[in-house]
Amino acid sequence: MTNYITLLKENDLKATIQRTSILKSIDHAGHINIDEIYEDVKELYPTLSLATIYKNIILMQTNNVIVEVPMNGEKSKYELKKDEHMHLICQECGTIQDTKMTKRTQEALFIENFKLNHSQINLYGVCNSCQTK
Amino acid sequence: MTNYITLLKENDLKATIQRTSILKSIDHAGHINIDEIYEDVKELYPTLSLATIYKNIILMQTNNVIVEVPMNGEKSKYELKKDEHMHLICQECGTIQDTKMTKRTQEALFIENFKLNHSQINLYGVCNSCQTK
DNA sequence: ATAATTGCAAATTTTTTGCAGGTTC
DNA sequence: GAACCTGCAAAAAATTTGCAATTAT
Repeated sequence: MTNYITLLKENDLKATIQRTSILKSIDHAGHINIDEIYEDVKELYPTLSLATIYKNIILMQTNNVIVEVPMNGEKSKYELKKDEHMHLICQECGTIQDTKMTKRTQEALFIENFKLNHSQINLYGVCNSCQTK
Repeated sequence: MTNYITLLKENDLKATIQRTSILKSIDHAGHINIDEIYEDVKELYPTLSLATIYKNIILMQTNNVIVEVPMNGEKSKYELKKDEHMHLICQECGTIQDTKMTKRTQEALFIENFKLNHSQINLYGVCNSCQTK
């Protein structure tokens, strides 16, 4: 809990119970959409409103605490901001697994005449445990 | 025009004027969202409704004619289905440029224990012409 | 004490649906 | 001519807004 408070303050946001709850929900899930956050957070704070979640998701994005992960055919998910990584999205079970980008991958993304700032890589396929089923 | 008709029929869809218009709009723009398609298409067919666009975007996706390109912080865009490629998204001027994936890139995306079907790569940065401004 | 944040209800925007009339093959 | 598609209007879903009361620093 205290780490979410620090995370918020480091990024110029007041540490409200609503915000730490939202962060906790995102952190635990890894990748989660707004409705799921709402369901999650209502357990502990039944009065926490959807409007508050919307407002804070926007705010935390602009303050670099969380990152949007736009998804094909469904609502965007959100994750805590971390080092660049790729998403392995299992088309069978739906889980999203983070994978570090290797130096090799980074190099492979070099494009002439394009000043790369940030890359977003989603790989769709079948995860290990679904393969062995 | 005739090529859009063929494209539709090849994918088990009737060739209506609404569908060919939508395809033409997507094709010309390269990457375009629903509202922009609507604006576009209304020029020639003022009665073409937004509902029809929504219905057909879904249908054409399921029939593999077009592909959704989910975007960070804005509505999804759509493009004609083509070979796997990466998107170079310019953060200054907003243009989206397609880039072929090199063999090297493909190889770099190999991940152990994950059966890759399809990859989605968006690179955010500054395009050539914005750099030289 | 001050400025920012919350929750509610209402407004707005986006997307989906049902169906009568029209079109494609 | 059968099955499918369209456009409209209405419904449903998603997101944003305004504001009085509350909370963080």
